[in-house]
Amino acid sequence: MAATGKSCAIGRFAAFLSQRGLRLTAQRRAILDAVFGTHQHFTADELLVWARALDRSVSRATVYRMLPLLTESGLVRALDLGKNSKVFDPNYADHPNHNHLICENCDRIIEFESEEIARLAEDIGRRLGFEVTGQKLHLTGACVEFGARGTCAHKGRRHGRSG
Amino acid sequence: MAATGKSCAIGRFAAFLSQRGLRLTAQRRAILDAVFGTHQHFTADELLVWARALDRSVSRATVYRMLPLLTESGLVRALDLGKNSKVFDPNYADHPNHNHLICENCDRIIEFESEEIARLAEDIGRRLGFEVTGQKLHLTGACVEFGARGTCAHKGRRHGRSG
DNA sequence: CTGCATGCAAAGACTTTGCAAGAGA
DNA sequence: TCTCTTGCAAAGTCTTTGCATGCAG
Repeated sequence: MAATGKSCAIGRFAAFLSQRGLRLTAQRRAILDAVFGTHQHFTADELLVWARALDRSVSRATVYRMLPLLTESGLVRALDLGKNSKVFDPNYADHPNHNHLICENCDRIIEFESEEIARLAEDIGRRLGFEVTGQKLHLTGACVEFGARGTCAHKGRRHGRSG
Repeated sequence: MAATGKSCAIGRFAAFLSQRGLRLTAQRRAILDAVFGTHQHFTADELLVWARALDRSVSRATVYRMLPLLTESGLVRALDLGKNSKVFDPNYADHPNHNHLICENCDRIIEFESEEIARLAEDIGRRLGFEVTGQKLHLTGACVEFGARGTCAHKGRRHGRSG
């Protein structure tokens, strides 16, 4: 499931590059494979580790130079989920309109889609005299499992790189 | 209009402090006066300047030590509005449920309230098995004035400290 | 009095940038 | 070939922290 839209996303990013007169280098390819080879959120540092595993020549500078390109392409978005670290989300390539819910207890991040949000956002924009072009909804909550038992299956679990 | 709930907010923060066994010092008072003496968003650096104008003895370290307390009290919230700088919003003291719309063209930040968001959030939470405890909606848009004229009255304006 | 709070300056974490060498198209 | 790219290391920016002194309660 992880790589559902991987090659597609990479292709779209390649198009984005050439449209700007930029080049698809070996290092950029490794970074793209790392980014779109997972659905997991990542920090700049994690991305460096992942990309280096694919191509030892990838440097930290190149990763930092790629991040703005990735976000400008619209395929990745920077998120501030409160936990003092800025993370990047590669899932906008496949799901351009998803949003996030973070569990206060187990720190799980749930992604969800809702058409109503877009509708509501448009509504609010109209009332204020704006055309809404983007929207981010960030919910925090407590899972019912935790509410009932005072803990939950995810509590304390580390979210290693999966797929 | 700026200081509508100022003394109230300061009182609530004082209560928050004593509840934690912490003290209300002269420096903290200056910082609180600066924070709740405006409805404007601010950066750590701006807060230092404002607080120092009220009490020269306020140091940068104390400002940084206050910021987590302010956010933990719930009276101030940290926002990541995209523009590479973390800003703090003191308006949660008076309006605990407001959200933000940022104009792509003139960088104006509009605050708004909508009951429907809370309702929608609760709905989404229920579907996912969560009790929603907090919500942040961040809209970006283009004001109709800009859409029609290619510019708007706010374009390029600096938002100095008002009230 | 006791223990939290402060300023200062040093340290830390994270990101950006100048430069000479390298490599896509 | 002509630029765009790269790695490296230095420099920047923002934030945190250790320590001796100060002060609220």
